[in-house]
Amino acid sequence: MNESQVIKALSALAQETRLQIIRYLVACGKDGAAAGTIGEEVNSSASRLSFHLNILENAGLVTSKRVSRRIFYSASYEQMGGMIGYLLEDCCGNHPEVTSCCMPGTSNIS
Amino acid sequence: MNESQVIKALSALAQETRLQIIRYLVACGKDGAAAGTIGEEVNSSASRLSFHLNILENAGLVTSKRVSRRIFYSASYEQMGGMIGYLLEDCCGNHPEVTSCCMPGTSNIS
DNA sequence: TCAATATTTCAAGAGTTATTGAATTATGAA
DNA sequence: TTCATAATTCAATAACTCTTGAAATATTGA
Repeated sequence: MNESQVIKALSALAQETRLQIIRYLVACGKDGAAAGTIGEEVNSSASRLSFHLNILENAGLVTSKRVSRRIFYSASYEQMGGMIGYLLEDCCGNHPEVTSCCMPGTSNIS
Repeated sequence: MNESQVIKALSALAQETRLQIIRYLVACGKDGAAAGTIGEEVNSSASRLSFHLNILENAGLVTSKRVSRRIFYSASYEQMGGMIGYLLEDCCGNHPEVTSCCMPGTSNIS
């Protein structure tokens, strides 16, 4: 994951509705939830929801899959983990106080 | 750390210059670096740098301290850790594959 | 086929963010 | 005090983001 991908992911998460969506989808597990369900959960109109889901998908943070009339969205655990890993990268090793959340062996000492 | 603080921190990081600044400061350790030094590091004019440092400081991600003519900026490891913790919150427990970076015991199972 | 449901796309407008260069403030040295 | 250095503030502009409601597309069931 490179700098511009990380910026895209951070930008995507740095918005109230989208942060709520991601947290909801992460909690939903790998099957995710249909757009309509997510819209109810985060109190968003259809077009507004679609706009935000599109940004999350574009950032690689969610994936979608049509099932009959519905489109199910789910969190990309891989991308979430990748972004977090990038953020932790320079903390580990040098500054263990920041990265008490890092597993031994995961740190990328630069 | 609440939702709006996290959004502020994510927004602050979701910009090329500021992401570079934070990564540089994290690497600098707790004494940080003077504004001028940071500006050279990230190829930024003084006013542009000041604008971005102000946003990072406002988000609580850096702190500043004047030493004679210079102002030293350093990363706030506490705020970085807090933001990362919030992002990992709902991943842990439910979805261990996302949080291979989490230390056992750090997870906030909701 | 026609109507209903689920979702996306589009265009307009309001608000926010980033960049630039010039002016300003603060500090220290000659 | 005067000059130089270090950094911030300001105003203008350009670019981007979010919201809204209306229209369009896709799918299914009667």
